[in-house]
Amino acid sequence: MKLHIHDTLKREKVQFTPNNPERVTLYVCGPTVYDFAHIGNARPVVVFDVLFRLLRHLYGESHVTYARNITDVDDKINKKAMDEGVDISVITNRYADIYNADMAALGALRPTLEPRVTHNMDAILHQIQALIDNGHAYPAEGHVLFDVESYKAYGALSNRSLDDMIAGARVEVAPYKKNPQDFVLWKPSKPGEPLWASPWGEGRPGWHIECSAMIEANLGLPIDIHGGGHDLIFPHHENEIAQGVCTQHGHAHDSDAYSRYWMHNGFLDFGKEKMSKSLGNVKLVHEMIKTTPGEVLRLALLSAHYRAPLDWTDELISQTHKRLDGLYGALRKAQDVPVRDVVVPAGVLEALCDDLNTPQALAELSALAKVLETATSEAGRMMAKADLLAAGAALGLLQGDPEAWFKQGAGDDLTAQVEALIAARAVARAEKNWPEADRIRKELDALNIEVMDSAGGASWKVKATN
RNA sequence: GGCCUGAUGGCGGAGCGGUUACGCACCGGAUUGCAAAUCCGUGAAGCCCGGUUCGACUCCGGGUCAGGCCUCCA
Repeated sequence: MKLHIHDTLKREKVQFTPNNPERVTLYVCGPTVYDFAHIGNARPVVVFDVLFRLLRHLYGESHVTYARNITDVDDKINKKAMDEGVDISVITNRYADIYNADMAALGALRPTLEPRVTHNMDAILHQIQALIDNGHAYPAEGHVLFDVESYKAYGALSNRSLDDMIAGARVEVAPYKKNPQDFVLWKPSKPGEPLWASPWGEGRPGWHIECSAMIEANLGLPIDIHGGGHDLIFPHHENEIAQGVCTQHGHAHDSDAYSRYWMHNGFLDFGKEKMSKSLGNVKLVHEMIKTTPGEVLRLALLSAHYRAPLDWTDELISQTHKRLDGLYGALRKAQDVPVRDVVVPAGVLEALCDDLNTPQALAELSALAKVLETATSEAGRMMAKADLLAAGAALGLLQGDPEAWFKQGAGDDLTAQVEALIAARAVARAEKNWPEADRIRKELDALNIEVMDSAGGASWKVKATN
């Protein structure tokens, strides 16, 4: 099965061929750890988690290296540390841990590598020096700046020319810049801010250099796929390319010398009101998973194609919850069915290999659930269940215990209470005491529990609240 | 101003030049002590105006609308 992906740089869907199938490399821009992650931050995590799973499936688990950085040097981190009167590491460790826990709740696998800026300062200094040596950067007043005019292909990713950028520049130009579009590789720290020694004075790295330096140091150039949100195309990824290409000798105009493919996910839409801190409507993953299963959020994030905008609404979440109930419902009824060979069904694999067409893959999932529901023979049920589980695994879904799925949110006390009521109701039903059976059903209903009778006895679930 | 997306049934959301997307909801039927779940089935679409074509939701042109980026941002 050939993987095809939409390459932002080429602006078309292309066949993916790794530089080295024995070592496929993927890098995704990760969080700046100074606060909780919101649901928009989670989209690239989940999308590229699906890609990570797919690549591992195609090339073998040990042949894929996925790096997602943790930015632990930043103004906002400094401010928070200052406010709390602690070292920045207190802030960054705290929010990195929360981030990883939250993303795990969304079913995202841990990346192979999670490089941090503070652990890669040597690599950053090394790359800056190489850029200066290659004539692509220059020191000025304690800064080191990248000279954009030295890189002819600058603007290729975001499809804009240097002239356009200069014409449309809205930023105040620092006097020490040769060109208004030159960007910072190294800058002096303000008093009280963390700083590192460098040949150009004490200071800290600019925003873009960390990624290209960590990629070079941790993955090696060029990497296969670089991913991130749409908004990062310019200036972040554009500048990364400039740095990553120019740090190497002999490749000065070859964009592929840095990353061979570029993938960018679209944004979540939140209706008329843009999600922002000032409006107080930021949807934090940390909060959402308290009331909504992470798997529902994951499925919702995958319900639209990753490049398309996705309207994030309560309606979407409730629809998604019901859909997941349906899938787990099929598995619940097949709990007695043993599973042996688990192979990702062709339809799902085809969908994912077509530029991660998750809506199509999800449609396949629904079809497989129906096959499982309608299969009559034991062999048929076994195969259907295996298919559904394998398809789910490819998407990072349906790996939980179906029984537990429907009892989420029910503590031990409630569970015991429910079991007792159901036992009492079973007695009433055996005696055909329908008024009593219905009375107990109502009692359970008041507890937000739904009972489902079947030949083999009653099962129950916590009713969805969203 | 520059660059770039998108506009599909009640809602979410894909593929496709001519045949059912799929999910959620709705309606009819089966099943059920009641109900849920499930199954069977029906209904429901392609922003506007041109063009290409035997035929367009799908291709081309124009328009309208919405959104994103150009500054920290998934």
